[in-house]
Amino acid sequence: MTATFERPPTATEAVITELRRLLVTGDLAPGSPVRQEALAERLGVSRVPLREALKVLEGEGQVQYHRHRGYVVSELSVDDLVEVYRMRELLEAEAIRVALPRLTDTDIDAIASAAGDVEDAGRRGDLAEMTTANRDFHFLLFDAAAMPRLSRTLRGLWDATDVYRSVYFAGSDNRARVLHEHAALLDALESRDVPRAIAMQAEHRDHSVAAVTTALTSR
Amino acid sequence: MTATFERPPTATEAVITELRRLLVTGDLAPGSPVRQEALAERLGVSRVPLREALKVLEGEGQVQYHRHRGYVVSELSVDDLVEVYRMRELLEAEAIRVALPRLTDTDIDAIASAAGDVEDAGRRGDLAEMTTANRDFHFLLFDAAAMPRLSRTLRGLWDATDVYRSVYFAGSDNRARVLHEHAALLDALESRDVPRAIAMQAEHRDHSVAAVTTALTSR
DNA sequence: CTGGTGGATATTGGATCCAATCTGCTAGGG
DNA sequence: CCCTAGCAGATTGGATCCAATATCCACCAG
Repeated sequence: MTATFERPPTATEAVITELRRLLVTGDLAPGSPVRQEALAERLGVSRVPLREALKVLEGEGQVQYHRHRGYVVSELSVDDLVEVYRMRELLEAEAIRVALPRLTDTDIDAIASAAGDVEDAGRRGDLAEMTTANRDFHFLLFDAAAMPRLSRTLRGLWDATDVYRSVYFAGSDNRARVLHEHAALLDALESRDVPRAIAMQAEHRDHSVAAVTTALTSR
Repeated sequence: MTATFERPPTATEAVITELRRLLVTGDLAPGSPVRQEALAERLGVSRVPLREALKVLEGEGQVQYHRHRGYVVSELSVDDLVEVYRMRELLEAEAIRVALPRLTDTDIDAIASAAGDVEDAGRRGDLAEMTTANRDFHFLLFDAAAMPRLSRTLRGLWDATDVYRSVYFAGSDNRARVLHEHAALLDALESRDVPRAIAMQAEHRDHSVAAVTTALTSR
């Protein structure tokens, strides 16, 4: 029997995954309170695993907690956004500095393949898939630094703006630019050019922060 | 009635606080499994708030979780330590860059007062109090950057090495140096000298990383 | 009209109980 | 002697139930 079973994760883990999805789709909208009873029933679990999941998301800053008042989906202020991107700037540069010299050709192939996935998803107009493929593309690079804490922190920072980032891929001009920038970054990786790779990543990031800012201010 | 009531926190919050204490005192030793039933009873609560608290600590990397096998107190490898301090280097520099120009005289007074607390605790030989006062001293500065995510991330990084840092204050030569370095940092703050403040903080940090490394390798 | 008081209701916090899973031991076969 | 199967105990995962707290609104006094 070689079939690889999808092990049934614990309810808590399943809930965490599902809550993340509800957050990025906006099904749990920023600012809205989390009614545990209703949400637990909707997910088909009791409140216990839901509360554990919420504690995890609280740690990531995705929801905020007030004693005896429960959880509220975090809203991102412009200040928050600036802070998130500034931290990304510092930490992504470090990740690239460490990762690039360690990248094997196999790694680069995998990253190139992820770039292809982004392109395919874009062609199909599948925004959700494009978002996750885009994330895979970047984190294949970051993770190559073999700095787990750094990766985890970066994931948290990306998560914080995921809700708003989807609007970025909605614009077809943005989609085209993303593909172009991915190609440029890949090129810098292949030539093992650290400063250029950092610059490319920075440019890429700056474009998205601009889009997210407008999405945030015009509501 | 001007007395400020100590509001009874929720059991979960109380447990989080207590677990942190158990972690820094080494009462929960790195590598040891967390037996929920016994620990809950010891803390006088049921397993529910304990599990929520553990999820929080898991998010901070203080404990590790494996499905159906429970939680284990994290052990810090030398690689982890290097990573933690590299991230601190990047993020603390940023915090100081942002905070220093915003520091009011009142802020500086508060920081100076915290430095005095460290000194007092050191004179009394109260290592636990010295650790917390030292932390207050540094985070009064970091928090002045008004970047809550950055502060939170930094706290997590400090927490990760707290267990091992206590050995640092155990050496009387180290204690003397800490006081000296705090004074130098304060001086840089008063003259609003950003590069010097960053350099002082770096030097200060490097001394502690050296101590923690030896504490870690010689076990 | 304003401000405060009391109580009804909704919601969260926590304890207990049972189910699911893992671990370690024992026994049997090769 | 070693390896595997399977059972028993220990431990975690989750559901349900009750207690504690907050919120909201009606009501009353000033």
